[in-house]
Amino acid sequence: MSLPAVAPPARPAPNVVEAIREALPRLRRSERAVAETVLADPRRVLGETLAGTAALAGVSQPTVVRFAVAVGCSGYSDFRLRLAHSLALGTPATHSVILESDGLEDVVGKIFDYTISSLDWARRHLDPGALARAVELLENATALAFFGFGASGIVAADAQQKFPLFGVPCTAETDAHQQIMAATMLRPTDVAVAISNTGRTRTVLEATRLARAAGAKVVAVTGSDSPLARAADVALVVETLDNTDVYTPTISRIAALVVVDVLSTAVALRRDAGRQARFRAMKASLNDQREGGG
Amino acid sequence: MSLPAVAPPARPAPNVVEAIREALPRLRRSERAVAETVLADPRRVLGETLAGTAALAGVSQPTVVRFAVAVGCSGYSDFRLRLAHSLALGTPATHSVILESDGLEDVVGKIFDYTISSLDWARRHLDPGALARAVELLENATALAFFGFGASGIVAADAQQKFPLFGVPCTAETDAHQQIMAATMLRPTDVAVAISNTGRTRTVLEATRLARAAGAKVVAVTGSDSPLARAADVALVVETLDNTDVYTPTISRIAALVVVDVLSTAVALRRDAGRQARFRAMKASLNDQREGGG
DNA sequence: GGGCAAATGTAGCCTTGCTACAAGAACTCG
DNA sequence: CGAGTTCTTGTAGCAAGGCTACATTTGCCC
Repeated sequence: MSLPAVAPPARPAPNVVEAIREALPRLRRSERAVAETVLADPRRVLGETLAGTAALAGVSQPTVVRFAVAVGCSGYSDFRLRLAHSLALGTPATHSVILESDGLEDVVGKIFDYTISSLDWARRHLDPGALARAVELLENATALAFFGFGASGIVAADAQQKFPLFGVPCTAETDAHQQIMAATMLRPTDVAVAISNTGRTRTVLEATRLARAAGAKVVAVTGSDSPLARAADVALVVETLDNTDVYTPTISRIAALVVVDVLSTAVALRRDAGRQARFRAMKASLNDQREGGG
Repeated sequence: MSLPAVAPPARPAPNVVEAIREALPRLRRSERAVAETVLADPRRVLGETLAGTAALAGVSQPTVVRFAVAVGCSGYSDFRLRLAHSLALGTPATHSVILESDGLEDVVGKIFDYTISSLDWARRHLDPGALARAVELLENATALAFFGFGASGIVAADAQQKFPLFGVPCTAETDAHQQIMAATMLRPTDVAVAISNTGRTRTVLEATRLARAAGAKVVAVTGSDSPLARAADVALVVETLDNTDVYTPTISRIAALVVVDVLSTAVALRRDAGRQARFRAMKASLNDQREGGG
């Protein structure tokens, strides 16, 4: 007699903290009190029972339940479970601001938390359609050129090293002049990958235009719906959490690296599948050359 | 009247799945049945109630409770919470093996899961003492030299770009001859950072010895207790999950990047406010290189 | 083979989360 | 400006779920 309850959604488990923030304006006053209690110290709430949370927020128990339902959970138990899930993916960004007074342990914790939660965010905000189109382009390319400056240049260099997976010659240009020259020289069957977190780096934009003028396709890897995203054939928007803190490392490059991992792996899988198909076809052809029966 | 229950440990929340695996041999027979049920499909169990899990494993409810206690939880509720936490950090590696038959969505999910869980693993296996010693060395350095090949070369190049945070001149050598030359030329007040996941790259090892012979200190960033770790003054062992799958991207470089983030941020925090001002000015100058919004 | 200890299941208690209902606040419309 | 209505919030009781004391069974050792 174990009805599967409301099994938590398999993959796109929405971050409950995010959901609370988003739902905040449309909540009733006392429900908002609960929301603020949770946001103020999620970890504390996680250890509390329904009655405890109610006391903490200064409201009645049913109000807490109503709050849980309002933010998309099926009840308080489900809420707690999802909260645990969300907290595991790093404390929300606002808590990860690095302070002058932080010890080394704090820095380690905050940076890892921040990186992990940003990766989770990036994953959930990736457009599967765009990704599929990008893989499609890369798979059919005769050569790949990666463009990027600074941190994005690192991503470009890393992508270039993955040429065994991409299966075609790869170059990475991290110099302005080289980018312009390489973009101009692209063949129509080549694909350029323009990497820029801001999506406003002038030279990368220019290289994108030149590449398209040369007839090549361009995949953009960028942090927001930017000029670069609009200038490319396919835009992979790799959203990361806001980065207002001076000390906070540039998470964008890590998310971009992981996206490149996804692209290279997906392309390799497809190529292998293709190769296997061709291999099977070849074997079949070979069999036709032989006389029947073992 | 809300006794804080057994509040889940603040930071070093041990992965419960890992804990189960580790505890498996010393469990009683029926408890082991529960363990195997959980390991077989953790997500399923997460949705189940105590009675449900007991039924699933074919044992009584108290046995499930005893199992939970045996793996370090305070009860079934706590167990569920921790399981949610662990599952959020990515399905255990064994489930992340990428198959030929995987669709794009699967590849995205598996690579992100794998990356996130590996980062979590790396964080929990970092030696805080070694990290502190590394920060100490870097903080007092007059110049930094990063050495690495291949994927580790990417990490070195990334680290070099963080010189504004490190506050001293930084170089990154990814060429064998350059590494040897640079290592030989180091001053005793300089610090070298040798990066190698295997910890057995010959040239990096040689550069480490030369650097130390020149009187410089060497910090090693490596994936295991390797020759490089032993040859250096401080060894930062960045453990990542086993990587047996051909398709699985090299997670080690991402973990190493995050460790470099930690190092650079920790060093920057220790430095004076004057440098911060210059750092902000630099960021402002960078913005001038970008095209206006919209 | 008998006794002892460890292991597992049974039964009941108590906490906890959920829901029907009622009281109160706020807003609206005459 | 007041009465009606709706929306919001708290009270009380219920059902379920997790926990524990105890009894039974299994396995081991002498």
